[in-house]
Amino acid sequence: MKNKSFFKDVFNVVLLIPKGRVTTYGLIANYLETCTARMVGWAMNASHTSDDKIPAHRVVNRNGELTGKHHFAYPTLMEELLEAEGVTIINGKIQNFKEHLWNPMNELPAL
DNA sequence: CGTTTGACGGTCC
DNA sequence: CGGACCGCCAAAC
Repeated sequence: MKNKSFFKDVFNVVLLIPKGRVTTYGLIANYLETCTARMVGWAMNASHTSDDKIPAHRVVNRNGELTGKHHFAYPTLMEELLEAEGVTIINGKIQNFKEHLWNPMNELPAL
């Protein structure tokens, strides 16, 4: 294992998000429990500097809004990626959000 | 080492 | 409905 950065934990969880599912910053933060939603957002900001591809489009805020879409290559990329995975996006928000919601605390073993 | 910042969350008004 | 404010904590400057 390399240097265990705070980002690494966040990336790990994000990479574990199943295709067609989404999660929220707060859920990840709550799962890691050692960080806050802002830390997750901050980590995602570093995702583009990471060697790994982080499916950050699967991470939205607690409303299911694509708040971070402006950080992608272009603002609509996030929607396209999600819709390509079977997620319906309307007005920059995920439809049937709870049905697509993937809760790491529920799907992953306790930390 | 103090200050700013950040893709958030929740509460308040 | 949306603007304002606080908390949370690490990285960047």
